[in-house]
Amino acid sequence: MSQPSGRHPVVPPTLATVAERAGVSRQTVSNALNSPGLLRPDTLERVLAVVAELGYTPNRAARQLRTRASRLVGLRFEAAQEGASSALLDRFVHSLVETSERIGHHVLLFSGDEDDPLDGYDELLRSTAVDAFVVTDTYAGTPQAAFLQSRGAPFVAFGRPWDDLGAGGASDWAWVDVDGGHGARLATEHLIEQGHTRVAWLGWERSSRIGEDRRSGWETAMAAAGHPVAGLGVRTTDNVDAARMAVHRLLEERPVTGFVCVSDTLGIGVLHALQERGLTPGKEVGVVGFDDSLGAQMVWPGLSSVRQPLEQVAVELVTLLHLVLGDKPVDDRGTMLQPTLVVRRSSRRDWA
Amino acid sequence: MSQPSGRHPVVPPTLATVAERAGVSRQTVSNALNSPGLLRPDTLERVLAVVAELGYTPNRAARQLRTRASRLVGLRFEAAQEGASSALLDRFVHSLVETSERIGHHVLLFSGDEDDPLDGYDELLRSTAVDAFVVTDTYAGTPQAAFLQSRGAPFVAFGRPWDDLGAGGASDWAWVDVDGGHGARLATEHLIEQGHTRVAWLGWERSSRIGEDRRSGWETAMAAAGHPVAGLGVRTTDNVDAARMAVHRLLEERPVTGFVCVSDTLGIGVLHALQERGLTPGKEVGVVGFDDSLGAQMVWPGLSSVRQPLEQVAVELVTLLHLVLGDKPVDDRGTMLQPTLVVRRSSRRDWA
DNA sequence: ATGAAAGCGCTAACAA
DNA sequence: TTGTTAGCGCTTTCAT
Repeated sequence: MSQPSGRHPVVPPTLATVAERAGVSRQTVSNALNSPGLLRPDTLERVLAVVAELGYTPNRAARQLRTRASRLVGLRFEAAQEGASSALLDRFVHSLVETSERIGHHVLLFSGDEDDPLDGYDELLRSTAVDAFVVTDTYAGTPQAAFLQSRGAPFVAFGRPWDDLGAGGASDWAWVDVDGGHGARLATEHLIEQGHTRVAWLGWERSSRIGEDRRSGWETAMAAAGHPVAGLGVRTTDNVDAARMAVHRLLEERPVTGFVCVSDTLGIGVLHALQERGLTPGKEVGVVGFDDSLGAQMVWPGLSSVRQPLEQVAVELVTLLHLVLGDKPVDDRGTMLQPTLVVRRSSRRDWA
Repeated sequence: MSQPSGRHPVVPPTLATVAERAGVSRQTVSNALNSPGLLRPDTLERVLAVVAELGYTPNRAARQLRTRASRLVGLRFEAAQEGASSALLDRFVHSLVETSERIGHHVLLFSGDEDDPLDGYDELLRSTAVDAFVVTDTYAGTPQAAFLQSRGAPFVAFGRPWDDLGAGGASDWAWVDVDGGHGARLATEHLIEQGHTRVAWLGWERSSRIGEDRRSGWETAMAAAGHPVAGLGVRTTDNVDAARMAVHRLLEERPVTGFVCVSDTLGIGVLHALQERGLTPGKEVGVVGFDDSLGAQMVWPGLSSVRQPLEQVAVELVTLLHLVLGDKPVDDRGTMLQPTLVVRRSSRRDWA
C-alpha cells in the first residue's frame, strides 16, 4: 500500500466555504476572525460555529501575501561548537518557540556558512520569508546588527551591543542579555562566604568580551572583600585538559582554595586536577562553573554553576519583538537579566 | 533615534520590476527562473543579469499561494528532558536544517502540549503552513504517524515503526532509525575483547522499546562469546543516582567487571559508584555508555560511548522527504543506520 | 520563444 | 453591521 499523502491530501476549507455555509460574505468571516468586534453577536456566533465545525484556519500564504507578514521569525541555528553551549541553546530555542507562538509567530530555522556571519539573512529577507530575525551572537564586532539595520529588517538580539555601549553611545537596537559580571560576582561571594580568601579566576582569552565581563565580577567581589587578586587570574582555552593543566601549574605556585570559572568546561577541568592531586572538591577547594550545563549536573561530585535565565531571555526577546513588529516605540531597548547561582557539592564544605 | 526597520523597510523587487528592466514580460522572467530551457540563450542571459543586479528572489507567499507548496517542513521541538538528549537533538536539528536547504526547504519549529503528542500538527496542516513533517519520536504507540496518514499529510520519521515491525507487517511510512542493538553489541564485544567476561547490562525499564532493543545487543554478544548473563541484567530509571545505587547493589552480589549502559547518564552513574568503591574505571572495571553526550566527553576519566550517526540520520530523512514530496515511489521505506563506538579511558585497561 | 489572461485565498478600502 | 471590489506576486494555461 502506498502512503495516502501525495494522492488524497485533505483539502482544507477556505473562507468561501465557511461564508457559504454560514450564509454570509467572505469578508464577514474574515472579520469574525480578525475584528470580531465589528460583527453583531449573533452573526459572530453563527460564523464561529461554522469555523469550528469545519476546522477552518486561514491559509497562511494568502494571508501573508495580502498583509505582507509571514508571522515567521528567522533564527540562524549554528552548530554547537563541540564542548560548548548545546544544551544552553536548547533551553533557549525551546522557550523561543513556545513564546513566539503566543504572539502568533513560528520560528524558522536557517543555516549559513560558518565563516560568513551574514550568510542566509539576505535571501530570507528578499523572499519576504520572515518578518523579523532573532540574532543570537552579537558579540563584539559581529556585523549582523548593522547589516539588518541597513536593510531595514526588524530584529532583536540576544547579546548586548558591546561596541556601542563601550563607546558610550546608546544602543540602537532592541536586545536582551545576561549580566555575566553579576554571575561571577555571585559565585565569588559564595566562595568567600564558605571561608575562602584566595579565590582564583579561570577564564578565556582576553579577546572574549563575554569572558572579560564575567571576570570583572570576580575582581569586584574580591576587591569588596579586601582580598588581593594578583597572580590569581588565569586565562586558557575552553577545554577540560587545558584547564586541568593550568590548575596544576597555579597550585604549585600559590595556595589557592577557590576557583571561579568562566565555563563549566573549565570548572570540570578544575575538578579533574583536584582529583589527580587527591583534593576533595568542596571540602578542601571550592569550585564554581558557568552555564549550569548537563556536565555540571553529572560530574562528580556535582559542580556548582551560574545559571543563565535562558527561558526568560526568550520571553523578553519576544516581548521586544512584538513591539518592534508593531512599529511601536521601544523605549527600553536593552534588557539585562540576572543569572542565579546553583550550589552543588563542589563548593560546599559540609557534604558527606 | 528609532530603528529604521519599521519605517523604511527596503521593498524587494518583484517579477514586474525585473520584467520591465529586462524588456520582457513577467512570464518570461518566471520562466527564466523555473524553466530556463524555454528561453532563447540571449534572452535568458539578459534576464538573469537583471535578476542578479536587482537581487531578485521570488516572493515566497505568492509562490506558495500559487503552487500550494510552502517549502517548509515542520518539526515539533520538544523540551529536552532534563538529563537527556539535548546535545543529541542539537546535532540532529542542525544537520536537518542544512540538508533541507539543499532541497530548497526550511525547517519550521513548533511546540505542543507535552501531554498531547498530536498538538500543533493539525493547525499547521489546516493553514497549509508546511509541506511535510519530520516526526522524531515514533516510539511504540505514538499516534503521530497514524494521525498524519489519516490527514494525508506527507511526513518522514526518525524512529522505526516498532508495532508494525513487531507484528510482521511492512512499515507503511518512510523512516530512518539507528540500530541500537548493534550499538550495544559493539560495546559488549569491546569489553569482552578487553578481557572481561562478567559484563553487566544497565538499562531502562522494560517498557522502553528502544531500551529493550539495545539490551538485546548485549545479550547477543554475551551469548556469542559463551558468557552467561543470568543476574547481570539490571533495569533502572535514567538518572545518575539511581544507576549509582543499582551498581553498588549489584557489585555486592556479583563480581562484575564490565558495564554496558543504555545511556550516558547511567554510565556516569556507574563511574560515580566505582569511584566511591575505590575502583579505577577502565583498569579494573570497564564501562561503556550510550549517545556520546557532552557528559561522556567531560566526565573523569572519559566515558566510552556508542555514538549515533545523527547527522546521517537527517541526511537520509531529507532524501526520503524529497521522494515523498515529489510523490515518487519510495521503494525502500526504512533505512537502518549503524552507530559506532567511541572508546575512551573508561573501557581501556592501559591508560596512564 | 514569448505574451496575455486568469486565479490561488486572503484582507484593506470603500460602499451600501 | 454587512457586502463588494480590487489586488497582493506568482505560476498555469492557452494564445500568439
